[in-house]
Amino acid sequence: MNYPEYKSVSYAEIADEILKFWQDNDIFNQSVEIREGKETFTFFEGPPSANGTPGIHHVMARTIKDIFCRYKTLQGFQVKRKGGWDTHGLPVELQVEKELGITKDDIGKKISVAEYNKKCRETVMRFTSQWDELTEKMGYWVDLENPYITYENKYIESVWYLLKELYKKGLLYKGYTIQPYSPAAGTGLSSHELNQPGTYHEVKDTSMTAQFKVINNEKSAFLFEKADSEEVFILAWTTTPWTLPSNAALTVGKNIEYALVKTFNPYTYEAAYVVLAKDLIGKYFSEKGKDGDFEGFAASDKKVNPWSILTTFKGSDLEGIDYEQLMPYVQPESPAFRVITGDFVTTEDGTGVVHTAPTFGADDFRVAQQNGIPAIMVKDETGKDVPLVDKRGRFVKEVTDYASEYVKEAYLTDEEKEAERQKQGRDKYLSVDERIAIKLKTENRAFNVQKFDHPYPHCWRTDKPVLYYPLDSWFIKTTAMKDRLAELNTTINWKPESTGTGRFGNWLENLVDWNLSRSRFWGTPLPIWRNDDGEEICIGSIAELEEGVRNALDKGHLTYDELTSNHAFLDAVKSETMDLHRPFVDEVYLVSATGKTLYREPDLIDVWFDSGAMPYAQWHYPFENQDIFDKSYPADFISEGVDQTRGWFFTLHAIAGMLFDSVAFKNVVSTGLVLDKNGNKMSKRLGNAVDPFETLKNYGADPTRWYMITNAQPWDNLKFDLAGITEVRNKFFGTLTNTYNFFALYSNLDGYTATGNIDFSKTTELDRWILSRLQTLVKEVGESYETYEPTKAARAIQDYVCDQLSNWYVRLGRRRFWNPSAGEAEKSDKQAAYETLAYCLKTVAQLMSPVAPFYADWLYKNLSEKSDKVSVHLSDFPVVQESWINEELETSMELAQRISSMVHSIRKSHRIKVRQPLSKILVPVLSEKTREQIRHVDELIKTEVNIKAVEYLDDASGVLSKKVKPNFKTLGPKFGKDMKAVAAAISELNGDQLKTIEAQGFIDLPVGKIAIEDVEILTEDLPGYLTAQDGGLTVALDVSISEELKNEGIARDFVNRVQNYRKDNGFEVVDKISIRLENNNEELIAAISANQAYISQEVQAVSLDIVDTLAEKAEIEMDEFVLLVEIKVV
RNA sequence: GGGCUUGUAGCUCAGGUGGUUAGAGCGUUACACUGAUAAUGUAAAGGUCCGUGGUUCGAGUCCACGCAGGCCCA
Repeated sequence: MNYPEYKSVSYAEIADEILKFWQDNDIFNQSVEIREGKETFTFFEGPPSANGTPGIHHVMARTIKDIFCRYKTLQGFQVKRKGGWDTHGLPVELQVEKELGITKDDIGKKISVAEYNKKCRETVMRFTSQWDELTEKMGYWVDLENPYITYENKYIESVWYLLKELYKKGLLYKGYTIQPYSPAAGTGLSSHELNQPGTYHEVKDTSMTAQFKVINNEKSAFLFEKADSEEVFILAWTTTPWTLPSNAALTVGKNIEYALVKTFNPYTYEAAYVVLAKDLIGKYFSEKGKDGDFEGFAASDKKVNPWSILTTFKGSDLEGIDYEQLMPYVQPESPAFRVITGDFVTTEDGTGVVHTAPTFGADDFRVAQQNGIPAIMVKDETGKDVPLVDKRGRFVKEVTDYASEYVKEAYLTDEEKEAERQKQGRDKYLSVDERIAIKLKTENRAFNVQKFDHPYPHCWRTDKPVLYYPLDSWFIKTTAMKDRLAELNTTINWKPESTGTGRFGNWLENLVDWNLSRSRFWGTPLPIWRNDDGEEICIGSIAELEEGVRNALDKGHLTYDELTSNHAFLDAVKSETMDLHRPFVDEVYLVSATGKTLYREPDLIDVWFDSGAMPYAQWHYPFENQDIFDKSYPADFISEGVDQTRGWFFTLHAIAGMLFDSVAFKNVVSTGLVLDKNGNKMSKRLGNAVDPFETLKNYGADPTRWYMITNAQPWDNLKFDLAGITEVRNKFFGTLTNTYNFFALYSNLDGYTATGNIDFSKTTELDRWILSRLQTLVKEVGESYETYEPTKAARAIQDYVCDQLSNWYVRLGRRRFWNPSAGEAEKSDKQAAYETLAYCLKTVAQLMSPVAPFYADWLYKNLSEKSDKVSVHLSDFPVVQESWINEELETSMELAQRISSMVHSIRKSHRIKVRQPLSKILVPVLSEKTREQIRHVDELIKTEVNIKAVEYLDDASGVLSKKVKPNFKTLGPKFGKDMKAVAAAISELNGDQLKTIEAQGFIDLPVGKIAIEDVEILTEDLPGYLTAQDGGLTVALDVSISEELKNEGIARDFVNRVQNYRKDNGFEVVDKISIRLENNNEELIAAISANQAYISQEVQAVSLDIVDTLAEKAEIEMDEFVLLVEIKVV
């Protein structure tokens, strides 16, 4: 026995077995090593955080990565894939805090920073063994032995190097961002701290809608024309009137519809022309006042404010309009007070116009920056720009009316409030907001003032309201390189394209500077040392730091503690126990050129910079491995979830573009989400998360991977349904395994071993066809992998295996395979069949191996001869044999398949079973070509549908009646509007006119000249026959059954019953039998006798005797009669 | 609210550049086949191609506006 046969297979067991084989033989490393010196194909692994356990979506993401790395390896590239771990960041800190039961406040008090970070370091790698297990079990090939780990000193050193390079280019700077800030606690708050339960309190604030006076110029002329007034106002709503002195712009929504409304100011009763979002008019005006009596209002009790819409327009029409500063305490340094557009504007509340104060709102800051609007700032004592509110929450002196007053009432103690009340000379203390409202009301600049209840965030330490406030931050000036980054992006091949041009492209266009600062503990420290005079040093390597320390020891004026701590650092470097994390780097003190002490800026950097730095840091570039780096940069291919667009994809791109003027990756596949079978997001909480380990164990890695790839395009969301894996397993893997088993069974019976060489002189049409189809498949699959379309590749393979190879080639060729009494001619035919099938199966194994690596290897190894590679993954991807492709033959076979299907269909509808032979089918052919194409395969058709002959009917036969249909595709351009008339004229053509077209290639009709290609000529039903039609092809079946045919049908029925009997009674395939038949039905016995030779051969009978009576008899049920037989093995 | 994306049979999905009769697999039902057999074949039922307008001789396909789901922002 040459080929292993399998009674039943478990795909999970196959995976285990092959995994062991890979491990024992080091196949992964071999697959890389045998390509040593070949062109490299570089893949970057996006590092997962080992902080959590892997989910089923990781199987999906990693399958995609694996497919292309394996494919490229087969193609001859050397594909190194270094694994990696993302280890820094907030989730790790939170995990640790949860486990220790502490809060951020406790760090440095209950627990030292050193201890805290030590705990983080331990926690983050906790689940690595689970990840490694998943990696192995799912068949993902990635180097787990030498992964990069972002917390290692070498990694951090590379990150520092990159930061220093940015610094040298002037792309790293200190600025500010608008962050939640607690004036009471004097500290910034992270968005995470703000999302703690209980931070949002319901508060009652003074909200007001202010009137911003439009300046009449070219841009705004359309408003003034409609208003026919000197004054037009834009209305903007705010719940923080104290930010109005800092207003610098008004933001509208580009696509929001606005209206110019004529009305009166409700406080001053002055006529007013105001602009606001059309949808929000109802919030400010009552339906009663619509198009009301303007004259009457001026004179009346002023109860119902009349209003009418003068005109409407889009927000984009307002863009660029200038307005007068509302509260001119402080003047900006460059032009401001302009209408701009922003995507955050809504018509939920307010007026659809956002009062924009760049110093006190994150959106405001961003949109102002994008539009070149300056922030309203003043200089402090040291000459530094500061906002109009100081760090304790009080107005600066330049805001004269409210100088030194707290902007929020909640910041005042009761005593302070009382003192203020007396100063104000009122019964009750009025907040800054309230007094601003009053002031603007009297100035005819307030359109609406009211108390407003809304949730507002509070500091969890002090329970006082937070402010959104400008805080120091370090930035990478990505905006300086925006155009170049966008340009480089156009050279990247994005799958799908829209993610690159749309989501990523738009993001680049609206880029703001990358805020690098994080006020945390566990992360890569910012390598900048600085003092209050603005002197600073950026460190780019450990050596530099060491040198800086020595320099500080020599020349600085350090305190005793500082000196001690610097010495400690040097000792740590020497003993290789140094750690570049906090608190150790914080305890390093440098000196400036002027001899002053420099302290490390306390910030950590955004963890995204860590992962974006992996192309360099994974190799400890530029300190080591320069040669490896050169060969493996940029990446040829990366893949992650589409949610990484603004994460990893961006950070990779930004660092590469800014420092290396290069892309970081040439091809990128962004994958969709894995949802549950109902399309809901998987979550552990809801209990609909699928366990990847269970799935792999129950279904096997290969069916799971195959299902994921064939079911949906990688970038579409996948509705993950276990039933789908079952389907794939039965349909595709089942069919393929069956086909292999069929091959193995008969080759073994025959003692046949495939040689791998196909002798084309011995092949049949069927062989050449399946080989041609195979080459077409190789071409298609290769092209699909090449263009990062794994779904197309896998679906094509599946179609080939199920429909072509199994259901057509094997089914039709079955009889060729095992024929124990074969003569010379049959033997060579048999050989051709074995070789062909083996070749197809082995090629399929290669084609599918990137997607189903275990099964493909199993199949390949089952079929392998000694000369083959030990693993499919060490083989070379098949090269298309163009000369084997025979399109004519493929077309012929398609006709055979269609004709067979049609005959089956006729038999079916007339209840004539396939075992009953029929005399002929008639196929009308209108061209010699079609006739030839069918003739090539008519033997196959005859066998497949059990008929004796295929006859062709052409014009000469005179029995064909033809039908004509218009060909709209060619007629369209010629006739256009007259199409209906032309179509009608064509369908009314008579037989003679058809002949004319066929003879001369065209015909002149009243509607115009119709060429032969403008019509489709079809044949109609043949009278007197049973016919079927399908897309222009007609088949007629002669259903008359002669005595001889009937007998043959009976004989075949009998064969069938005997075969069943053999099988039911457990006879071996090779057993010979003897048959004795009781002579009890004249008709049946006559039929059987007449086909005795045929029957004997089919059922392997050495004798078939008719006897009068049988002693031991078995019953064989024929259609309408029971035969009595005795069948014995001889 | 914005950007991107998806919407076709009960379910999962195909449907270059517009061409009149919209397909496949699974599922359902019926029948057949039976030395590949826990396989296979044939057929039937099953569609507002998300909706509304528009362009066109002709729209699942192009355009506009919506609706619903998803992702990322806000």
